[in-house]
Amino acid sequence: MPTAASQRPPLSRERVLECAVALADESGIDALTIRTLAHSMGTKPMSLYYYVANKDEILDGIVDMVFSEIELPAPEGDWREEMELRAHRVRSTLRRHPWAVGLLESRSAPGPATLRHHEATLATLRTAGFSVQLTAHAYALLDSYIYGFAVQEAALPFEGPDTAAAITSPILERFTTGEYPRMVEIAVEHVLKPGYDFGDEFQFGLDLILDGLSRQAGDAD
Amino acid sequence: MPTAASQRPPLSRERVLECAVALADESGIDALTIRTLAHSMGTKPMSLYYYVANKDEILDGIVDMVFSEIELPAPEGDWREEMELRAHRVRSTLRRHPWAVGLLESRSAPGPATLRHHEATLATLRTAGFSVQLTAHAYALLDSYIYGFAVQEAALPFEGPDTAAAITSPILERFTTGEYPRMVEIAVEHVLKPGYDFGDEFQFGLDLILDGLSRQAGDAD
DNA sequence: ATAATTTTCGTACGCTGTACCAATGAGGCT
DNA sequence: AGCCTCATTGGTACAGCGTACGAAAATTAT
Repeated sequence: MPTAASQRPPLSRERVLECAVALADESGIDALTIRTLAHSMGTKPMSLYYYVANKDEILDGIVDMVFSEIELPAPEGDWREEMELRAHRVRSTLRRHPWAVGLLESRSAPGPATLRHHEATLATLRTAGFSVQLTAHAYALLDSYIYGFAVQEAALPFEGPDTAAAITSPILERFTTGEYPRMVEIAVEHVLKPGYDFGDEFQFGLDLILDGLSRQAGDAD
Repeated sequence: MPTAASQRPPLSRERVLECAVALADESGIDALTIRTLAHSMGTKPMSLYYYVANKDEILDGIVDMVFSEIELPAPEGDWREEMELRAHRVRSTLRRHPWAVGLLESRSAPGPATLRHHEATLATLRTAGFSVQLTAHAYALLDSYIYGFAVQEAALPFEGPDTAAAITSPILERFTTGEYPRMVEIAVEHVLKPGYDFGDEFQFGLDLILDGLSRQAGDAD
């Protein structure tokens, strides 16, 4: 008689984390409980604890898993190109895993993939001639922007081009009586325009930041 | 015989939210449970439900409470000065309530204080002559930077000037064998320098962003 | 075949949010 | 005075959470 255990791919720390990511993607981070995770893997709750010490380790693990999806920048490449590419890669990855943004704040034990990612990014800036100071400034600035944008994107009730209109306009009607005229203005004249996609705002800020860093890097030479 | 209820300030939605903020500040957002909150107010769990529908409403409420602490920008003031002031106010408020950063991502129902804050900020930019488009760009950029910086600050295991050194150096020693040379370099030559405070990085990025926006606003004239 | 070891999981405990309903207390009415 | 009404308070209970503990089962080594 085949048992449940013999009918499925063998458990492992890797598989636990992979399934945890998949479950969080599908059903949200709140649905990621030990019980549902075990169930989705065809096993029982306590079996997972052979591979991870506790749930926190799972959360740390899936954050690192997300970082491991992001292609590393090339230190010998053109810094601006590499940083722009990296920014877009990080953003799109965080959009695929919106729950990761919320975890960033609470996890202070970076995993190996996270460290490798940081290292490669720093190396790209330093190799391009950025001073240690400017590298630190640039990195804090770029990551703040990317993370913050991801936070805002995750909080939006809509996603992708034009979907804003359908969601926003009924809400908006309550506001037209005048308490928030500037918000209404932005909504009507910008957000509700056909083809609007909040994601497009990302490029504007990114260009502005990279331009500024270019200038700083030039001054320092 | 005085009952528990007659011995304390009367309950109210306001007081529930105030105490929830205080409790989250003192003991972290995880310690904010209905039971601990009720206990801290000298009442019993179910009594709170007369004033709030459920815990989510409390979380929405305390996020709005945090926004209500932030002084509004003045639409008739110099935009750059106002935006710089606002940025610092938001950051310092989020530093006082680090748990709020994590909630921003999951709450998509902004309260009245939040809306007022957004409205005043948008008004300041529009009054200064920013186009609707540029206002939207600028706002997304500024808030992304501020929120993202707050996320990073909340994730740091240290806080304030010089405290980084004490925490970081023992960790660092494990790294000196060479897998992460650039990170070590940044740490040794920047973070571990006396007087270092991650918070100071904020001004660098803020200046860079405001400079960039200045240029954009100028071009548009 | 037996022993040793790795892997799986059943049970139970103290926590959580909150549904449901009973007790309490204050104010207005006759 | 007595009574009624309704806002307020909280007791009890339930399902679901993370996980400690230890037993069962499966696998590997001898």
